[in-house]
Amino acid sequence: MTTPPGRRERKKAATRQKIADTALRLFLERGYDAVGIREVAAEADVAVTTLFSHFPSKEALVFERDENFEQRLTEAVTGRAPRDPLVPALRREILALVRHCTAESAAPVWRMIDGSPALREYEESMRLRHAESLAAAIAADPGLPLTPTAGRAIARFVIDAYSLAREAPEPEAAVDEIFRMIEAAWRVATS
Amino acid sequence: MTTPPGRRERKKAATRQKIADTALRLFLERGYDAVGIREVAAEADVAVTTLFSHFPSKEALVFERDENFEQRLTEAVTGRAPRDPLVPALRREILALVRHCTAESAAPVWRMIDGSPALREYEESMRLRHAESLAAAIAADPGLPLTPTAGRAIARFVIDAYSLAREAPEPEAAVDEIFRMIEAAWRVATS
DNA sequence: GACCGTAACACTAACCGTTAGTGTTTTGAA
DNA sequence: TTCAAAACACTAACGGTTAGTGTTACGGTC
Repeated sequence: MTTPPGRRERKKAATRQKIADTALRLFLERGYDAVGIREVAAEADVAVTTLFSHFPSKEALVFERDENFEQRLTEAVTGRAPRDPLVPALRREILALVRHCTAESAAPVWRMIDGSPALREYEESMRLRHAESLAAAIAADPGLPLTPTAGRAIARFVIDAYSLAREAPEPEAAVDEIFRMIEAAWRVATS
Repeated sequence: MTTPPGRRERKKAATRQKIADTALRLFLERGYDAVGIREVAAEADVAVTTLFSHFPSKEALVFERDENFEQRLTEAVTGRAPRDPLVPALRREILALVRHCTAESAAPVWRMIDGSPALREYEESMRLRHAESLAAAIAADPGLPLTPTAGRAIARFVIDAYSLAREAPEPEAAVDEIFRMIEAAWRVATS
């Protein structure tokens, strides 16, 4: 924390990165279900237990780069300018996130995710956790005249917008459409 | 279908029921995580493979009685009177479902579910499948002037209402509150 | 009433993700 | 230099799940 990260932490990060890279490469080459954990560990030249000390599950290897999703959403709430309205701020952030994951370069990974039930399930369960964090961030803003239930509902709706838009034929238009609905829901909740 | 179900089907149903009852009893007695599949099978006096031919997973043993959830929701859409508005019909059905699962008699089961991450995850993933069925039922109604995206969003919001209300301190009030928001979202989607 | 195809069921043995237990090396700090 | 912590490795196992291979029991058919 005081000094530039020491050798130990760099090594740890390197090991973690090597595991993630190896896993993603193998998964894309031969399919997520066809590659076992023991194989990933062997190819990355670490022990299985080491792999699991860096990642909590096999699925987490795939979503490693998605980790700032939660942070970006909560920061869209906590870090917005005073009197900046909540829903438009969330709309902007969701739009950016959708653009990011529908970009051409990310296509193979998302195709793999959509092709594996285990990965889809993991993603949705992860998004629910994100919805809970978002709900907490919303509840923590004293300037918002929302009941706890309404705040949780808005958080869920926002996550729904992301999930639905990602799979829609025109993702950006879907974000617009769903956020118009969320905006209306917001108005009656705060009236 | 033509004759009263034959002996074979009765036996099959009896085996299935015995497995489910045994499992639920053991889970409630000693905790979901503390009871293994091999143990359930032994206590129900069937082979492990037989158990898995009746239920797709360990979690499914717990939600066996919840199977009409999906059907009740889709029927609330397809079976409503002509010109009966959609959202209030869904609200009535969700309210009934929430009442049902927050009833006193169901408390131990739901306490067990809330206490096990695996079960919670399974439930949420199941609810998402239900949302997709509901979205299909909504999309199939030609009297509804909804875009596909708006229909899917409404379906998700309705499932969110159930999940959030089930955990809210006052479940019925939460249903009311969230459905006011859904009603507003519906109005802008159909305007 | 005998016969046959099918579907339920059983059994073994394994696969796979995951973890506990135990020890060894590396590394930052005192 | 020394020490405690943390990363890492290894073995062995656990629990859910499935493939493979039979073995019954049943319902419809002749």
